[in-house]
Amino acid sequence: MPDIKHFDPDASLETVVRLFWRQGVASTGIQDVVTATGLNRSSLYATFGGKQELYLAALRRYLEQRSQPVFRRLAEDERGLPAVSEFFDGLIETRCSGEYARWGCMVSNAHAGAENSDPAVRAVLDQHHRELCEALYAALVTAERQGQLAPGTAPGASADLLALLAYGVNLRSRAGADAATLRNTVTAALDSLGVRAAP
Amino acid sequence: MPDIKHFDPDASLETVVRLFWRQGVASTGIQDVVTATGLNRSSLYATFGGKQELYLAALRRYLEQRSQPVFRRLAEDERGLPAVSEFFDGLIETRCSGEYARWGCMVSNAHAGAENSDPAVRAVLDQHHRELCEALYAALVTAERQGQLAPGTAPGASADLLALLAYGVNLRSRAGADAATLRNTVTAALDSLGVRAAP
DNA sequence: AAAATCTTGAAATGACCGTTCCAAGATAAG
DNA sequence: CTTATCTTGGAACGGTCATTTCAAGATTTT
Repeated sequence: MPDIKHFDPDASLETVVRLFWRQGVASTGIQDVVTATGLNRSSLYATFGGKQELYLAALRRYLEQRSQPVFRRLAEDERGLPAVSEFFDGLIETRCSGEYARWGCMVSNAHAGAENSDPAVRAVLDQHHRELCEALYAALVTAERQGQLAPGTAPGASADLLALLAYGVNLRSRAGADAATLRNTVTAALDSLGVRAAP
Repeated sequence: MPDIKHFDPDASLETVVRLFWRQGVASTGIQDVVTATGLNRSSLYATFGGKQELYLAALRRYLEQRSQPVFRRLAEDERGLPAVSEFFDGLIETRCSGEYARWGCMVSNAHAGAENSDPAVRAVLDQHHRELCEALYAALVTAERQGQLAPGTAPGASADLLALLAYGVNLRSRAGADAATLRNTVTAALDSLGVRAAP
């Protein structure tokens, strides 16, 4: 007998993701959300709860829709080092040009803000980090199996290293770092993992 | 003929640094500053100007008092790779234990927030990054001169890489990353730069 | 068509935001 | 000791914050 929603919660949440991603949660007011989504306050609160719950929903959506698909592609890629290289190319491309240029990574941004004192937020950050490391690890194990790694290179430690490097890329790109510079840096990192230059 | 200040502006600014460092500028109100410093609003505004100028002064103080001394020590260290290793050990120590544990780096944090849209803030971030890269570069050139680097390792690109790694350490430590894990990751990075393991 | 129930719009809530203002207090110079 | 000038305390400013409330509107079931 009830009325139905007159909007698409999923599309609204995607709008909210972009808002929080770009501006951060502390600098984004509910009024901003109301304006950007076109919803009004009642529908917003009835659908998502308060601001913190809304942010959490947006952060989880970011992880699921933006991060995990990329991680999955990396982990399942059978090429080894080229897959890792392509992962970073795509990362830098996304961070430095197009619609999301200079937005950084929503999860990386959350690391630096006051929002990470919420245990539920912290859990998303840890999950993101774990999954990133695991995907890199899978790709490096593949690379090792194909003899692409320099002797003495441990896939586990190298995966952690590349994960931290990705956070660095995310941070610096948000402050306007040059894409070419970032690419050079990443290339140097990958070269130091791989077997020494063939002619 | 005038009255003199009844407080030490430098000590007050140091208190403000810690406030903004820990909580971020967006989550810290002027009331928080008033409470923490013991100043009242009039003195605060007369001495430092508004909130944005206060934040900028605090950020610059952080760079000068916290970052640059460490950079200088690194750049002037004549040992090469051990100097770099010690730099990261100290970084992880500061980020994970003691008074500032889990605060991250104030400059790294500023990368991720909305405050970086201010050109003056952006300039501090760029200066920080440049000086960090230069210090690492100096240490790596020293290392190269002493034959500590693996053949084919370019000091410039490696310095950029280690700088991004430092940002990664800063971010993850703020979210509670384990010090031992961070140390392992950094060790792996440095090993990949150095000449292969001697017995 | 009527009843039931959810959604929606818009106003109102009290708390807090950054900032300003001004009278009262304190200090140094004449 | 008076005068000039800055500092200080504290109240007050308009605006915005997240959240709540409630009547009016819309939709499905009976």
